Amino acid sequence: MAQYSSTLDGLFQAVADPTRRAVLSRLGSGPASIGELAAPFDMALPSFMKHIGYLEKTGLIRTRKSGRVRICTIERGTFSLIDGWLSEQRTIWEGRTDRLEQFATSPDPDPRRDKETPA
Amino acid sequence: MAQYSSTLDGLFQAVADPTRRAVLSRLGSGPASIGELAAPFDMALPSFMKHIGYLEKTGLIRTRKSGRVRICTIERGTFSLIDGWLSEQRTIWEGRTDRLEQFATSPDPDPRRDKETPA
DNA sequence: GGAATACTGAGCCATGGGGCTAAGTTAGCC
DNA sequence: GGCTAACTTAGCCCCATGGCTCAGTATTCC
Repeated sequence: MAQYSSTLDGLFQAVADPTRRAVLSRLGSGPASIGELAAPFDMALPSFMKHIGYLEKTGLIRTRKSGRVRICTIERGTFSLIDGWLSEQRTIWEGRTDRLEQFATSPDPDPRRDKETPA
Repeated sequence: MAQYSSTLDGLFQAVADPTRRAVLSRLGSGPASIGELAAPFDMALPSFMKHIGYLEKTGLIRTRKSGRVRICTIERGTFSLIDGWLSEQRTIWEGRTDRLEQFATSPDPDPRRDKETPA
């Protein structure tokens, strides 16, 4: 369970942690090194690195090594996946379920409702 | 640790699970009973109930007992907290760090704000 | 009243997340 | 070359999460 195979799983999980959200906020105003990012936190570096690793794994940030310093930059595009999910929800609320994946490909005029698939 | 004292922590955590997202999507098109909601999932009821409990605890849904059936409804307003966070991030990107400056520089070492009443 | 339905509660278990320390490794600087 | 700074890797710990089963409780139906 919870192996984060799905993108949204990992994304929301990544963003569910206050440390990681703070890092994202910080990176929002420009790239920074691991050391700079870690400084405000009362946390051992390896612990902090796990957060960075997570953010990178989920695509919310990108990092590159420059000498002995690792620079992190935010990956804004990834945030749109969250936006996308929110929009999806609101679309459902409005009753326009046309975007749902199982309906997108089959314009079946016969709505068989023996079981309404989740998601 | 993540004991979800902070609203956003719990919200994102709640939404990070595919089962719970599916439930939210389902409830987006109207209220449903626990049984109806649980039906599509290959999961024991008590396990499923934990998800419901989580969604309710974080304010994403509301439930009420009607006879022996519990009816769940989505709480749309809570979603705006997620929207709000996204907007905050984008505001930072745009360089307008007016009131968000402190948020970006202090990692909030004591995140114990319990409930900021979902709109 | 008794059976069936629909949850609900109490526990148990395995996994993984978030923290730690200690010991590397690599790059930059005398 | 040797020292330091800046990560990195390895390994450990705790406990919340997400799943389970096995009862209970409360309604509804016959």
